[in-house]
Amino acid sequence: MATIPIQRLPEHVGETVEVRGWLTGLRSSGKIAFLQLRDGSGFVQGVIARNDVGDEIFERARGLGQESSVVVRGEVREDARAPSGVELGLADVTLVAPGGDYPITPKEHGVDFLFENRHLFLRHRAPWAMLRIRDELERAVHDFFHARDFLRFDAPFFMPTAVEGTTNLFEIQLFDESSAYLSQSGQLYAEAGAMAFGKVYTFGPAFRAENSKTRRHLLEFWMIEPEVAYLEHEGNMQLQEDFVAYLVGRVLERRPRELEMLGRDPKLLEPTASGDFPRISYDEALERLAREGEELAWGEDFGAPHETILGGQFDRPVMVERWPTETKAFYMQPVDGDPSRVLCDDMIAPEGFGEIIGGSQRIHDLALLEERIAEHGLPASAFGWYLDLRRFGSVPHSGFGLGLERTVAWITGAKHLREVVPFPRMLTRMMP
RNA sequence: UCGGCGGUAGCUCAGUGGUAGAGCGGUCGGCUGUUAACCGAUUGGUCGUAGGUUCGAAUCCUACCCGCCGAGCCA
Repeated sequence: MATIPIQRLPEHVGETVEVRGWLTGLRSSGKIAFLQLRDGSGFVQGVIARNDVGDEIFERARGLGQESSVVVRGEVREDARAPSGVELGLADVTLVAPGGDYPITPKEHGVDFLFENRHLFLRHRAPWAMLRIRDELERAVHDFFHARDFLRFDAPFFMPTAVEGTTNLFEIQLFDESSAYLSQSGQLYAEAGAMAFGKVYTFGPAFRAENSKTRRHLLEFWMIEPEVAYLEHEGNMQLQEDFVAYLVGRVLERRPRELEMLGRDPKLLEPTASGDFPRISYDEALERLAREGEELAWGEDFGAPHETILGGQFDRPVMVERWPTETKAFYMQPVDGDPSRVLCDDMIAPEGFGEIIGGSQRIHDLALLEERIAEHGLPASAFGWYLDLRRFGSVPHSGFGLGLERTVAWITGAKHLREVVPFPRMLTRMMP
């Protein structure tokens, strides 16, 4: 008898099959029992009747505890009452191992309890659906860039110095008593990659030692950082739009069931998939905020509430471009004829997760870059190799970084970034 | 780091100075279409930790620990 993944049961209606999985719940009466089953690929209900299987099998099934591992045999039946359209008419149930005193009961639980038991909570529907969407997005990232002839380029995790200042870096002790930092961005290395391969992207973890406890922050998250030689600011923004539209389209196309399990309305995501993102300047953003009663002086950076207001004004991500030079990192290219602004943009997602992308055209002039490094008080010695990129055949180039978790959280409708990482690392959680 | 809120049964919570409670879960029994099923019984406690006030503290005071939400910063 064939073992069939639950996900594929609708293709086997009328057949008797074997399913290997776990029991997530059980309801029974004296003569009939309903077994909620999962196998990792999906969820299905099994029905077992005393009159069909006899007392021994029926009592064995009815005595199973939550999260018992089981192998069941039964006929796949179409049933309009079942959420997936099919159920299993069970003929036999075999216990592999008992579920024990499984802690996550089918009732409400607090956040701390659930994440204390994250290794078990992963089995449940909401984490299952969110992490499948995360997986879909990770695959979509690679598909998008490979279809455009980008090279995947792996940046190092240990860094000799900071990209944008040292305050938020984790310092690591090395063998010889010297130290290194955990990477907060692969960008500088991606720039070297772009000069070697033309178009590259990194996809790796980033570490930020920020003392912040909000739903938008993790100590460890994943970032995708494309970097393209000869690409300028406008092309960079177009690449960002194409990228995010593609990611959202992929989830709408391939994971509608998971969105539904999460109660996420796909209609809210459809405008994003069609592209055509609004682009506003920093100056226009200030005016929009002022109209909402949030007066900011020119040169001030936005806070989370400001991003929420701007994001809420559009049905798809909005790109805010050309920020004041002093609010941004040292490597950004000034606007032609206006050194007070740089060629950069932040992409703000709708519905409150704020910035999902930060991107810019990079300075390609050696003298200007040296000047900026000095102005920011960065150690010039550590940037020798980075300056070499401007010494030997420098070209205009641009790139951006997309935060994977914020993107997944926005698309899935998660309340907190910890929901979309298997084992989140936060100020208040390192275990499990 | 700062501000607000919280910590009582395995879980979610009620209890604001006078005998430690409920629902859920677990266990036992009943029920042939349940959807976080239902009905009955039963099980279950270092009230975050330490100290103090009081005849008496889960309750009031002090310190500390832990968590949640937010700010700043950022993706």
